[in-house]
Amino acid sequence: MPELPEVEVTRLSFADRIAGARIVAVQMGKPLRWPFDAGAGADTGAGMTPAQLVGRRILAVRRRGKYLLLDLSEGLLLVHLGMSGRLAFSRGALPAAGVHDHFDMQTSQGTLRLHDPRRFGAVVYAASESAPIAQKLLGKLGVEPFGAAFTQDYFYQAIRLRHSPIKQVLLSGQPVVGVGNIYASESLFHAGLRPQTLASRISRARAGKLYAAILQVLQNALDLGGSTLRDFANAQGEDGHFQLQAAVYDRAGLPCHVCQTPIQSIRQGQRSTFYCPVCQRP
DNA sequence: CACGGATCCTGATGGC
DNA sequence: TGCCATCAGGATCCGT
Repeated sequence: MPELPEVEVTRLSFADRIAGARIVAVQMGKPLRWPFDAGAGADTGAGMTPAQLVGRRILAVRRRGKYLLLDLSEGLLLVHLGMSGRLAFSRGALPAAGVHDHFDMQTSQGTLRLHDPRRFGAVVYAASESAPIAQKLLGKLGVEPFGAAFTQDYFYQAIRLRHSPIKQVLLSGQPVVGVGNIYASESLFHAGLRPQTLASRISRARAGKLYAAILQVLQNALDLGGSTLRDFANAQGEDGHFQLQAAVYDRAGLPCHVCQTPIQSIRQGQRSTFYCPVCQRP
């Protein structure tokens, strides 16, 4: 489900409320994408168990790409929501854990729960951000779209070297993180660019348009609380509203808001892509 | 090494 | 109604 806006909206919805809390108990359900102690062996966090978190404090919640980083008084947790993950944080007691609740952490300030039917998500312990497991998961990520390193020139120079369709370059997490399937299609619409266009063939001027569109689309989605297509909600259970004003995503056959041409749906790399054949040019 | 495809898992939906 | 195929916000791994 979650792309950068959904992950950031989730972070903002509980970071301040959990900061400073002491961990009281931790339960895990079915296996997620990686084991909790995925770093064991190569790490100083070897053999770490969830129960060993008890007594540590949660200092802050940060985000890197689509990962949430929970800084602990010792070590950190890397949380990924995968396709269907959702966090809930409640001051009071949460309902009994269901079959799809795979991580429950009670703290002095409330309970944090990961609900993830498809289990593509993950909760992984790392002894530090430089530990091998953290480096493996975070080390090769592209730049943050709202960071200083993401400039128009950087973006143009990076996509020049890529010989794939621009939609797939955006989805790759390189050169920029956080743009997933919804916002890739949306950004390309706002830039007037056909998703099949080879990245290396995009002019500097059109790369500049796409750069601006990415920032505008992500910021707009953040402002609207993300997209709730089927089940996304922030950690307070609130839905997002971006989907109500998506220009192309999930609008196959519906008229383009600009020119009324039916929106086209194609597949690229086993993912759906949506675009307007008139407003978007190769 | 850069690319494309298969893959992990469960649930919802649509066609016959 | 039941059964089967397809698709869903992601990202890693593997073969070419």
